[in-house]
Amino acid sequence: MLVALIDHALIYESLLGRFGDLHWWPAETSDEILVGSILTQNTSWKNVEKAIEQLKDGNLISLESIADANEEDLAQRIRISGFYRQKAARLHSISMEIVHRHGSLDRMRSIDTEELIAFFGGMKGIGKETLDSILLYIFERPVMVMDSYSRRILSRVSYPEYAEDHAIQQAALSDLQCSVDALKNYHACLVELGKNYCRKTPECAECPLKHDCNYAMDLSSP
DNA sequence: AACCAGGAGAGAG
DNA sequence: CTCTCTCATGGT
Repeated sequence: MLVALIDHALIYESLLGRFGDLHWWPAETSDEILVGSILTQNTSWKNVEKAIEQLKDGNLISLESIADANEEDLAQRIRISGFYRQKAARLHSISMEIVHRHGSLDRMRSIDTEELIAFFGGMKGIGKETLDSILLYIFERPVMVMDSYSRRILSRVSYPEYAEDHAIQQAALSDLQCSVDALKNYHACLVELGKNYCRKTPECAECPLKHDCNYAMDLSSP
């Protein structure tokens, strides 16, 4: 049986038609993107927004202010986002590292991608997905962010369950021609679709994409 | 009332 | 290397 893998460009075309430009990452500054990327780990964005408001109320949304902040104060302000002790400690240490080593995120914009990966990837609290989000949304490097929603959705419409993340991500770069704008909104749309339609249960066939893209799949045996 | 949320790290085998 | 446990609050 010959199964034609669906192009990321085709999937994105369908998603773009459905959601349009979602304008991700939703934040006012680069510092706020970084903070949000830590707070949203295994947590609903709704609660992250509340936590960020609490930080703003205490003038603690800049990395400089977070680096100088009291960790217990940070913890209480972000409490609603869950895992608050871990996240407070990590936000604090990450902010200190950035401010002390480079001054600010804006002063890091000309650094090579490989060097950024070595710097951020080595920090506690920054795993694969968070690192990729930082590279794409803060430093505008061509990267496909893989999260659980993307993995779930793509395995249903195109890629098999066992396909490795790295291979799928590389294919996306090729299919979307390393367009940072497309990659930003591609991830945004996958998350939006996942939140609204695609549940964890395997029997869930609500994914609209599966219907939209079915015409492109060649399931006929030769 | 179990299950999920825009994960990551540490430890075991 | 893969599996499992922990971190924790809030919504459905």
